[in-house]
Amino acid sequence: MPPATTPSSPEVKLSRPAQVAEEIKTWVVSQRLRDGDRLPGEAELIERFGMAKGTIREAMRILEAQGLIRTRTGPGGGSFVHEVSRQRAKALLGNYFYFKNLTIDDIYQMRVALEPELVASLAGNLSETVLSQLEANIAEYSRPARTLDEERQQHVDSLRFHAILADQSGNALLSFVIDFMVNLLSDLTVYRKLYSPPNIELWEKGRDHQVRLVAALRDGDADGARAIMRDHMQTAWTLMRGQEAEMLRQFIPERRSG
Amino acid sequence: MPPATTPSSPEVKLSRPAQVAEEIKTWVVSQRLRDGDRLPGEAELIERFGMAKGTIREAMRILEAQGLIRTRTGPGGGSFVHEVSRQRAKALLGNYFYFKNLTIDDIYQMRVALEPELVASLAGNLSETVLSQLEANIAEYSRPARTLDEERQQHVDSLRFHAILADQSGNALLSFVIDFMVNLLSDLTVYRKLYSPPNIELWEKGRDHQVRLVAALRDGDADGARAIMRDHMQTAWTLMRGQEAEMLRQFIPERRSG
DNA sequence: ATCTATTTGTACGTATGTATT
DNA sequence: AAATACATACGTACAAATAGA
Repeated sequence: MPPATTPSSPEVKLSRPAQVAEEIKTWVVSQRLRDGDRLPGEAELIERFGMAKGTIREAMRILEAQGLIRTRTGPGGGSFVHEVSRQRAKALLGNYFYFKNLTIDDIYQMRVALEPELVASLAGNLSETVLSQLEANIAEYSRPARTLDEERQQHVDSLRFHAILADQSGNALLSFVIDFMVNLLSDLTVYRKLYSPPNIELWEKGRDHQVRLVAALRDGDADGARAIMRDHMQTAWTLMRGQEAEMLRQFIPERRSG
Repeated sequence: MPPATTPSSPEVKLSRPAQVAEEIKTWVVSQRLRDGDRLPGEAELIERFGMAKGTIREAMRILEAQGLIRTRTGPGGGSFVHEVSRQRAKALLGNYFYFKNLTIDDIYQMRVALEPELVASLAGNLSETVLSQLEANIAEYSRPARTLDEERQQHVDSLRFHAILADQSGNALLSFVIDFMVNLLSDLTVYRKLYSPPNIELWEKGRDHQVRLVAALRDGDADGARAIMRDHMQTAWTLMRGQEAEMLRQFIPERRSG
């Protein structure tokens, strides 16, 4: 399950359970084990590695934390190889960026480069099911919000539009990165309260983009879709940047007290 | 340390140590603990959570596996908050894509969209140190390789050129994604033996691109740098695609036996 | 529905390693 | 060099969960 991720050597010194976890990983790969396959039970691992129960268990927890195995109790239970879920992968990567203080600009520099390409490659390849799903999604935020909570929800929904598109790409890498960015923005939106459009005009323009985008996708107009998305990203960027500035005017940024 | 990564609710049911790990995470965040800060010792955690040593230890291993803490023995030892390293993040994300069977096309669709933007934003902002580092890197593969092993090394080195560039971006997201793709390609190169250029002409053209790119970066010519990188990516794409086809002609793909 | 076998999960007590003072 | 403070490892006993008879 681990692709022998390049040089895992410079990683200083691993704890014993971590070593065991690595050994199990390579063993699993060497055995060509696949998604649902069962690993040896605790007892057998204890014997095979000549180590104590606790140590083995800690090793299994490491693999579990990485999303590589699932464990069940009972007869026929044990640990099973598990394909790392997208959800898990996003969470793990999120931990990395938690320390990085990403800005709106960072995220949008990426989005403006990627999303237009995404929709260009999608044009004409979407099922009617998905297309109407997109339209249904747009409908969610077509009426003005009544409450602040509804407003927040609408903002998150309008981001979901992009997650739906990302999900349709046959390119797992592109798909993941876009989906991840949508998550980042959702978190930012909720956490930093970046909703309540300061510029209604831009917000409505963004919605219009989405409507026109779906039309272009349905028509198989790749260049049109790309152009619309490019515009859309620019609009959203401006909108969010306005938000960020607005925030700074309202609150003194809460830095660490000590 | 965890940004309360959106809804972690749909994740079915967590094992007890995983629950504890989550609780500790949120506690750490609520306490505003930073990079080197010390967590409570084993004994104290055992008391605070009213759980056995093993359970606590497994929880710590989970956090360690995610790269969020480091543990040291000895007096003054214990567990400490640790900023997730880029290396670790790449490895964890690599596990996700291990199951996904990425193609050369998938990766290059991304690279062609991102790397030109990267160099455009870098033009004129690189120190002379970095610029000569880039030139030194190019020198590594400017002489024809003598052995097959040298050839492989040159291929990996030529990828490192991009990692150096990625490292210079102030955009942590862009930087990470490009670096990650470089890793993917390095792994692919080594694992699938995608070196030994089938097309010397293209290989040399790629090297020429890099030389001209450094010049443009030094001159602060953003548009020029972008254009060169775009060309470069197209060239590399073609080169690698040729490689992939060559591979398939030589080996029957080894699928799982049964 | 109950029992039984299987397999992981929890609990503790003890001993060993390791780094700081 | 010795004492100290901490994590690490081991082994056993028992508890909980689940599948199947």
